[in-house]
Amino acid sequence: MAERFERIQASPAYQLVADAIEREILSGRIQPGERIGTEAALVEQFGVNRSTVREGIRLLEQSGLIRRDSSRRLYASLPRYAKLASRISRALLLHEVTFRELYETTMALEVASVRLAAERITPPQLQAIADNLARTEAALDDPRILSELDTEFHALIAEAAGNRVLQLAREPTSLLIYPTTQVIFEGSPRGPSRLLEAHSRLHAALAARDRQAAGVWMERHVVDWRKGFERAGKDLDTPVERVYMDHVMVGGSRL
Amino acid sequence: MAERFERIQASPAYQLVADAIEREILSGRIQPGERIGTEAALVEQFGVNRSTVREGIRLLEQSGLIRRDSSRRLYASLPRYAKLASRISRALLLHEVTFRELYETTMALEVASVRLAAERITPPQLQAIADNLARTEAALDDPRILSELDTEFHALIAEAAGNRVLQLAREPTSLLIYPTTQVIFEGSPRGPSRLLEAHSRLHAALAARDRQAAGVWMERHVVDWRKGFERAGKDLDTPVERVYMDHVMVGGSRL
DNA sequence: ACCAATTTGTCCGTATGTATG
DNA sequence: TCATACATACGGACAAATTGG
Repeated sequence: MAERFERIQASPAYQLVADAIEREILSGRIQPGERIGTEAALVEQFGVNRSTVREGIRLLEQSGLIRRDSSRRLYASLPRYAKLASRISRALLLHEVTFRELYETTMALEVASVRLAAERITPPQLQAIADNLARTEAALDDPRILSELDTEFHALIAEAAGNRVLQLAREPTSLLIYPTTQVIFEGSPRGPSRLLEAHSRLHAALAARDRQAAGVWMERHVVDWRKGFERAGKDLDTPVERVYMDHVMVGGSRL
Repeated sequence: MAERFERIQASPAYQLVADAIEREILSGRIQPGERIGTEAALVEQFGVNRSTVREGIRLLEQSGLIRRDSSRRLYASLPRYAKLASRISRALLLHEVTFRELYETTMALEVASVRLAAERITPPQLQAIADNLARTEAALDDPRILSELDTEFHALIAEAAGNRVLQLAREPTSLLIYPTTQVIFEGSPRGPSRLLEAHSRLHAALAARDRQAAGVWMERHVVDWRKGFERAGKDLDTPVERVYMDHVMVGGSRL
């Protein structure tokens, strides 16, 4: 007999519950910050069992559309960038992307960020970068701190770019690539001073609102990362190791 | 009395169950494709009630680390890019990002993609783009189809770039920005032919493996989008409307 | 193609700890 | 302080679907 109809596959009730609540939030009928009804109320509305409602809620909880406050009550909320970014990082790790892929993407996003930042940076943001620079100068002999300051430096620039889409796009890559600077610097005497010079030049370009110079120096800076990476005996075409997993949060706590 | 200890906040049992399973997958002790134990087995191992186990599983199900096959059994799996991308798109929508933010990010990512594609594109990929071009030429008077072909065109280039990180980075933005071409073309007689010319030039540059030309034409092409957008009477600084939500999947099915 | 065992989906009732007013 | 509401967690039960002989 010919196949006349495609298979009907009814989703489980808990999935339907989750979809229904999700739709309410996405459509704006439930505003972020607004309380989701109590479980008892949802049981009433959906006409399903308590357990089913709870499974549906758990389904949404992970996505960030729903959050529990201290009292365990459920509220609709906006997914946080940090959480999204760490999920993406994890996915990239699991897919075993290579450092080359991170490198190329970082190049595009960091250069774009700093060029925008040169146009839009505010005095307080410039000051924050100057602070970072000072702390970097004081930590030239500590690769671990240096690596953290480097991550912060680029995050500050991304913030100054005033573009949340760009900011979110660069975050996952940043989480994976900047921790490597620690390893690079541990075997490279000239590395830290080169980093400091690049950061100083970038700060100067931003202060001068010089889009062009900022872009050029960022490009050099990212190329420098690659050279250091290769000089440290590493291959760009190897997948990012799971070692860097501990920079990625799991369920609210580090692994 | 002085505060000697900070507050201990135990996570709910279902959260601990989810974290435990997640750790097994992230650490590689459970390989993608491998079955997660049956609920009964997990009840045994964790020493909690089955409802609790089920809530923990639901928590993971949404993240893409766990998937149900047709038989409803649970397998570990790699998070799919498409699912991640649509989640990010949704988050961007909820945060009410502006078209300007999308525009700037698209510019950076599409130019970077096409430059890499010019170096790496394979003959079959080039052929796929040629096919797309032919279909575009045949659909110049249908804005809806044109918009879909435009999205496909850029996705093909991203694929040819051979960089999964870049591919994932551009996808969420693409999901939000390309549907607008439909609206733009509906009131713009010269729009479709300009799109066709840009796509043709890009194809030629890729065929010639001309990195430089490819980048330049892509830049013009993206700028063209902005001009069309503004000519259609729209403001770059308005948030992306929820209208585009229906390009974003919810729970496996469209809204 | 049939049957038995397994597994998931769903429901019911109850107990407990905690936050809120 | 106390009472109430609510989320968490447990135990047991049954139907439906799937698996594997």
